[in-house]
Order: sequence, then structure tokens, then C-alpha cells
Amino acid sequence: MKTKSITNDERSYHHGNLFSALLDAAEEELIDHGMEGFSLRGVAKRAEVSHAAPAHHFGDANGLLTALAARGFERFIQRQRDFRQRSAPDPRAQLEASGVGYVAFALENPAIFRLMFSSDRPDFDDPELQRVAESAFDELVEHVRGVTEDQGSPKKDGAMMLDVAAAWAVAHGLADLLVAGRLNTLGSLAPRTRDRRIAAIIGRAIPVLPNRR
Amino acid sequence: MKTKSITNDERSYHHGNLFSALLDAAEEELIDHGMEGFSLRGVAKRAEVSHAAPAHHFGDANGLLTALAARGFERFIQRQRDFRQRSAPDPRAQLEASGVGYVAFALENPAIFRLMFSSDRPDFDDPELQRVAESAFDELVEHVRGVTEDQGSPKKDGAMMLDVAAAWAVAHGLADLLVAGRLNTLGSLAPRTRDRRIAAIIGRAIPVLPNRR
DNA sequence: GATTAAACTTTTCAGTGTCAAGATTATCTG
DNA sequence: CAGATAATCTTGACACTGAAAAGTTTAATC
Repeated sequence: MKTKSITNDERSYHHGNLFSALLDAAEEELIDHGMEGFSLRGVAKRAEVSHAAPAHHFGDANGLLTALAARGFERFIQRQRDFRQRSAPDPRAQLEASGVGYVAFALENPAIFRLMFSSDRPDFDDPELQRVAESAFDELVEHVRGVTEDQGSPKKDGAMMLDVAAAWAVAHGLADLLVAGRLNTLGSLAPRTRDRRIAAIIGRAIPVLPNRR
Repeated sequence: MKTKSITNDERSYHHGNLFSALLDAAEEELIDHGMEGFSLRGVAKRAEVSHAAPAHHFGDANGLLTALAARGFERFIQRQRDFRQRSAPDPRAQLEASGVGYVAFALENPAIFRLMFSSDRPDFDDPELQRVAESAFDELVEHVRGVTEDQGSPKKDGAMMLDVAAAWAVAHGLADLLVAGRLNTLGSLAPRTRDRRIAAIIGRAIPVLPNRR
């Protein structure tokens, strides 16, 4: 049947790069049917391959989703870098840009975002997934540190932790609520003004003046 | 417990209050197996009833989850009220207490929390679910307004919206990240000190001084 | 060029949600 | 107090799912 299709794929018995083809198919499946309606067989069908083919590359369905989440984190990191590059170089602007990128990624990839942060299916003990997730976290910490150091008073670890938690929580909360369709007062704004508001909100996470609490 | 049964259930053909019994069973199922491994048949088995019994009360599986989410929102609201009552009466303390209650609910009911905020399965157009969800939102808005009005400068709707988004995002972000097991620097603290930190972070959402951005 | 390893398919199985039809009990009417 | 009717629950069937096992085809290696 397909053995001869010529378009460009040499659709032989061995697919060649089924691994990444399955990731792409899985992403489409997730976008179309959501996490709840995700079907491994549907993914295989999209990749024009038998329903048991994914097992060889990913073990089981959760293995596929683990790899997909890992790829998501890489794009997630990249998207934040994009926003930082187009932003002013001072630490506070950089942190806010990271946050805007955080939210932008979530809005551009709602299904993947939920897979990364609100699903039990990926195996978060997987070394590769853990690596990229930590990497994303590290960049955040670094930019929070940039802001606090810029403000003169080097903080202790405890205060630092508070700042990191605050910055992360705001960005993540905005992203998650917007993805869920709550917060439409914000979500329905034009992207440019919306991003300005988001930056302003994220800026609040780390007070300008030494907080006296 | 059971309405009529005395010692042994008079397991008659008609269960009596299968509706709420199924909700309880569904909650247990969700706690044990998570959203991903949730099974309608498993719920029916827990309630000691045939696998098709839930359909009569809830239509389909999503209907059951919709009702469960609605019940979740009621408890969610109640938990925030609990925390407010045990807190100082000034507006800022009240808002922070709401946030701490928000997070506490999430940590106490992680599965339900995810069902309420990070799942596509409940039907959010369902009138009852929409009602309780809006009700939760309204209480939040009210307490944000309390803080801003207390600070003298009555704000315009736009600024008000910004405050609401900020406050909600911080609380929600903290809750979601803690439930996901991220933010363990915060999550592994003793409850009392953890709640103090959470209150402090939430307080940042609405700056004390008129923000000049 | 034969052997071995990798990639993929086919078959099978237990478990899932939903639908339709049947069985049982409660409730309501006369 | 019947007798009908509606509500509640069960049984059986169907198409679909993920996974395991065994078989088939191609690539790699020696």
C-alpha cells in the first residue's frame, strides 16, 4: 500500500526518524483532543504506522508523553530567551521579559504547557526531563538574583527563596489561569497591552523598596 | 451515614442516595488513581453498584466530574472563609488569609484542585458549576477591593482589574506549583512558617504605595 | 554474504465508556 | 388499596483503548 508512496519519504519498512515523527504526531493529537482524549493509537495513525510502533521507541504511552514534555521544556526555555533578547538589558526588564515569555509559551502551547505542569503522566524522575526542567528553573533563579543584587542589598538564602517563589508563582499563575480561560479580562486584551500588564504584575513580585515585613 | 440502613446495608435495588455516594466514590478514585487513571467503572465498584448506574444520575463520566468539581468549589470557598475568620479583620490581612486558604485547599485536595483548574473534563458551561466558580471569583474581587479602598485611592476599573489579576495569579501560582511538587523550598517548610511566607508573597501582589507604573 | 540486531507489524487480551434493553422498586393516581 | 407509571438500577453488547507476545522485514556488522 504505502510502501511505494514517493512524495519524498522513502516509506520503507523502517521509517527513518519515527522518533521525532511520533513526537510531532503526539503534539498534534494533544492539541486536537486534549490530554483527556489523548490516544496512543491515534498518534500511531497520524504517523501512518502500526499502533504498537511507539512502544519500541518510548516504552509506553507515558514514555512518549515524558519525551514530549521534555521537548516542551526546551522550547519553553527558548521562548523566554526570545523575549529577553528583545527587551531592555537591565535586570528588572530581563526578569519581566522572562515572565512574559513564560506566559506567551503557555498561551501558544496550552496542551503542552498543561502536560508539563498539570499532569501526572510524564515521568518526572526521567533524567532528561528532570535536566531540562531544572535548567528552566535555574534560569529563573539567575534572573531573580540579578534583580535583587541590582538593588544593592544582597539577600540571604531565605529571602532569596521568597523572591524566587514570588516571581515564579506570579508568572505561573497568570499562565495557568489564562490557559484555563479564567482571567479573560486580561486574556482578551490586545497582545501588546496584555504583555505590558503582565510585565507590570510580574514586577510586583519583587518589591522595589526593601520590604519591611 | 447511610440514610436508612441500620447495620448491614439493606442493599435493596434502590440505593437511596446514590448521587452523593457516587460523588464520594469518585473523589476517592481521583485521590487514589489521579485524573489520568480515573475510571467510571472503578467508581461504580467503590459504590457497590453496577457499572452503568452512574449514567442515570450524571449522564456520562464528565457529568460526574462536573458535579464533583462544583462540590469542590463550594469547599474551596468555605476553606477560604475559615482562614479569614481566624485572621485579623483589616482588609489586607483578610486578603492574605484568603490566599493562604486558597493554597491550603489545594494542598489538602490536590486531585480536586486539578480537576477544578487544570482539566478539560468538567463542563464549565454547566450552570451549577459556573455559579459556584463565579461565586468564588466574586469573593476574591471583593477582598481586593477592600484593600485598595482601604488604601485611600479608589482605583479605576482598569487598575482594579490589574490588582485582581495580580492577587489571583500569585495565590493560584503558589497553589498549582506546590501541588505539582515544584517549589519544595516552600512546600517542605512547617505549615505555620510556610503560611507566613505565603501570606507575605500574596501581600506583594498589591503594592502598599501607589505604584507608579 | 551470512548472522545478528533493530525497527516495525500482527495478534491477542483485559479494561474502558456508552448505549439499549430488561428488571426491580417507589410513587402517584383512582 | 390496588394498578399504572415513573424512577432507579442491572445486564449485555459494542467499539475503542494500552500493553504484551510473537512474528516479519530491513539495516548493520563481521
